[in-house]
Amino acid sequence: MQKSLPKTAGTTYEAIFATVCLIPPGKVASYGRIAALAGLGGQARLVGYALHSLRAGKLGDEVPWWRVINAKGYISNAYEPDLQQALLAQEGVTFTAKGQIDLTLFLWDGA
DNA sequence: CAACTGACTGCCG
DNA sequence: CCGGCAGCCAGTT
Repeated sequence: MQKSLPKTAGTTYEAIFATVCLIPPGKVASYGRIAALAGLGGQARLVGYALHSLRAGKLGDEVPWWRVINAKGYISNAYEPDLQQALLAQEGVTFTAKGQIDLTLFLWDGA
């Protein structure tokens, strides 16, 4: 799948979820990266908002939302950051003492 | 119906 | 090098 997605709300969210599902295990992707791949152009906020709605819908069981972090390599999750870190650690992702992820090693390029 | 806030990012000072 | 402001879309009050 590439881009050229309609601007309808529901479809936009679907594109975001689909892109998040494409993130390989043991890797992480920034909101901006997901937004770009989803065809949002760089609206990272929409990605965060989509995931918010996603979590609220309990779809977190189907979408690896925990593999999505901010551009600084930190977890921005406002709900369960500890849970997200635990899930990432389970995937094999390591954190620094400050809880930052080594983007040079785990940042998904979008392959 | 109109305004504010929010799981972000990039540029300017 | 580090802190602050503005811009985007969608959902909620």
